Amino acid sequence: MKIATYNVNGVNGRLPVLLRWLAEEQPDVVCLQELKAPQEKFPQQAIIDAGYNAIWHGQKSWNGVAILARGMEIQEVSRGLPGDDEDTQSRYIEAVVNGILIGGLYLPNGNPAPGPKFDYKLSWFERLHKHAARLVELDIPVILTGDFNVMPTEQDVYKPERWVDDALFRPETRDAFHKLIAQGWTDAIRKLYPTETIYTFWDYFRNAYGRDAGLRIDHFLLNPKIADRLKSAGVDRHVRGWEKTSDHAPVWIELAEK
DNA sequence: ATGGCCTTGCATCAAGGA
Repeated sequence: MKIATYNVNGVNGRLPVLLRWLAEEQPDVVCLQELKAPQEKFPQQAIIDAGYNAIWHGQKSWNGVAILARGMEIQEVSRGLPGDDEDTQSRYIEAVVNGILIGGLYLPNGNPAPGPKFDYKLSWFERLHKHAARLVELDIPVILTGDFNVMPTEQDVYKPERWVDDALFRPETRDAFHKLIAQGWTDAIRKLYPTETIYTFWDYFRNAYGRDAGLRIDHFLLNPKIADRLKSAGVDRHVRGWEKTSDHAPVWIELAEK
């Protein structure tokens, strides 16, 4: 079973790229982030025609998350991260697919830092900690995946010294990520590739992809009930080289059947 | 150190992104 996460940076503008990638790689489950489309503008028919069921949490202009599943039922559990009724940003969706509880998330960017946007990022992280603490202990397989907007270590940044004051790499942000992992989650990519340089995002600026000036900010966290089923993982980085592509590449893991 | 680019939207620039 192959599960992927992909920050598409606009699901409608990116539809040809998304459909081509789905057809070529045929992931079983896909978590999408940055739909940048209101609920009624999600390209549902095109996704169905591609062979996928879908649930999504849209929002005009910004954010937006979805879960796709190929030929499998998606049982939605919740949308929106608990803990703040005032938070109207569409950044979390949770569902059960094939016996696995999947939380798809788009963590706030947080720049500029310090400031209110960074405060929002850290408070969102705190809410995620509370929710994830329950999920990690569940007696069923749980996967938290998406765009975390965090480079966990210096290994995950092409030029770490340039990013120390950035909201994606500040000590508070890295601490928050490591506290999350310490609950008992496995960072799937790092588990399989402990020393390799692996990026999932390349800026549109300065030929970042051509120079491989990337960041690793899209992650898969596995709870103990599923960590042993991790077979392989990777980044479809060639997709980042396509025309009209997202600044993120799709990331995936493959799980053994029970 | 700076700027570079791309997306969406009551648009022809602004805001957000990372």
